[in-house]
Amino acid sequence: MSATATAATETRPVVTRFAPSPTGALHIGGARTALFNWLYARGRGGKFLLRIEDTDKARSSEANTQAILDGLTWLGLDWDGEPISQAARAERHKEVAHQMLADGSAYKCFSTPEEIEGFREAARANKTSTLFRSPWRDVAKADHPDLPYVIRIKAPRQGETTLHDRVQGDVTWQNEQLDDMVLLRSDGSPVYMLAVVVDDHDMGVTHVIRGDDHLANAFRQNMIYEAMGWDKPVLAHIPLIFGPDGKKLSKRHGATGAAEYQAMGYPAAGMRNYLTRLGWAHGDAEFFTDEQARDWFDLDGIGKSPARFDFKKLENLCGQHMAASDNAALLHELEAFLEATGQLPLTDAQSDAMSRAMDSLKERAKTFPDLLDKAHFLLIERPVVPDQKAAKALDDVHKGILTELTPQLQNASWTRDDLEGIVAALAEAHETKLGKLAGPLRAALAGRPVSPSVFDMMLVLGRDETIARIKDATQ
RNA sequence: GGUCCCUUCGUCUAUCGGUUAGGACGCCAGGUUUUCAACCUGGAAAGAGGGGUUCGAUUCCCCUAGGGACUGCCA
Repeated sequence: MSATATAATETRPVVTRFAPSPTGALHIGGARTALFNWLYARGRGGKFLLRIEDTDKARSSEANTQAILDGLTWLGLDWDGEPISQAARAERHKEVAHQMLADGSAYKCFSTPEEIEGFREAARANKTSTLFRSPWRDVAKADHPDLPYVIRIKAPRQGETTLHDRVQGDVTWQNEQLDDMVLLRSDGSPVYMLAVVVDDHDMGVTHVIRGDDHLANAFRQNMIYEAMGWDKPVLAHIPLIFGPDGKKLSKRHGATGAAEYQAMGYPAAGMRNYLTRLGWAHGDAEFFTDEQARDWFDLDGIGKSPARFDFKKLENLCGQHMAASDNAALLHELEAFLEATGQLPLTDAQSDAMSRAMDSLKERAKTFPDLLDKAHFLLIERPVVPDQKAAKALDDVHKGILTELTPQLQNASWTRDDLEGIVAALAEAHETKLGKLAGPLRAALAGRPVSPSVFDMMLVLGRDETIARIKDATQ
């Protein structure tokens, strides 16, 4: 049996999907899978669909579903149409199972869970295959007992199956390794393996891009496509993301959820760039826009080995994206960050000062908390209370010098050149350097030893506020 | 245990038989500088090991080692 994507699925308009199960938050690995699907569809004028795999009622929750949707929204990944609930489609899944039963590609199995578990235990003890071979596979209907049963697929037992995967290449399985997996449980409910195939088919999915933990499942799902005679989607199993230590990304690495990255204040554009680049490459391209990503993204560029998450590179890319962002857009994103993390919103005055300062602020920040920290000088109000190090810079000698500055500032034209000239001249008059004066001035204006350029601050603060802060500090 | 997948600088990766094995992050050194950051210049840094195939292998094949996934009436 050879199973390559059917020609029809190769030429139809692209339809991809992201199918998370709402048993937890949006994992960063899931976010990247969603991103790849989104990029692939959006770059080709196709559709990107969402399907919530909520058939495990005990572990699924509405809150998790919402959290996943929120995470995708934050990342800027928009989907087409309404998210589809897999649980709501149970009747359709059953219908397919019964059709397979009717045409002989599936059968009723009356073995009890206890019997099966007993078999598996024995198999493990004997180190033989744990693949369960149901004794009911070829029993005639007339000999069926009146007992609960599951519906199992009749897997081929000879030959081999080769699947062509756009990332993994050709992968071949011996059919004897395939098990007669359950399609419908004894309570009549459909199993995930069936639901996925039926839904993907009904939704018209042309490309299945998912984690490579599903690679083995692809062979099992392939049996259903074969039995139903359906067109097969193009397959692309992408490697998982590891933590910095090369182990599967887990809680002990810190942040695993997309929401945690949002809370840490990474800009979504930087996040998208980093995640896209993690496990995918387009020549030497490192920093790119969404538009470029959509143009360039292709399945061929995806690597086969798992990639480790590197916070340093994430930060670097985020810094570049912040610097490249439109000022107004960045301010909006900052306000959204404040709201999402439950912080006080900016006042009108702060927001106004922020937008005037944005050019210099955004060159220096990697995250939103970073941006806020650089903007500290304009978010505070008089009187500015200098911290310990700033206070040290404001000794009596320098206070005296700064006192001479205020009358000159009164008449300054308040351009950067003019201000720089005035301070430089003052320094010269006292036989010192600009650098020696910048410290105390910085302390007076920002109350900290670290801040943006003193001239940038003066420009943003304006004449009155600047002079007032210097007077406050020199009294 | 069985089946399948993976393996280039510390990290992300380029290379699609012939390169001084390239780029980026990080790191180190120097420069610029009003602090921090940014920026500029330079540097160290890689084909897991072993066999083949070939005139020639990082590239193709096999073995070993190491990592990972799957192996449910979970998804």
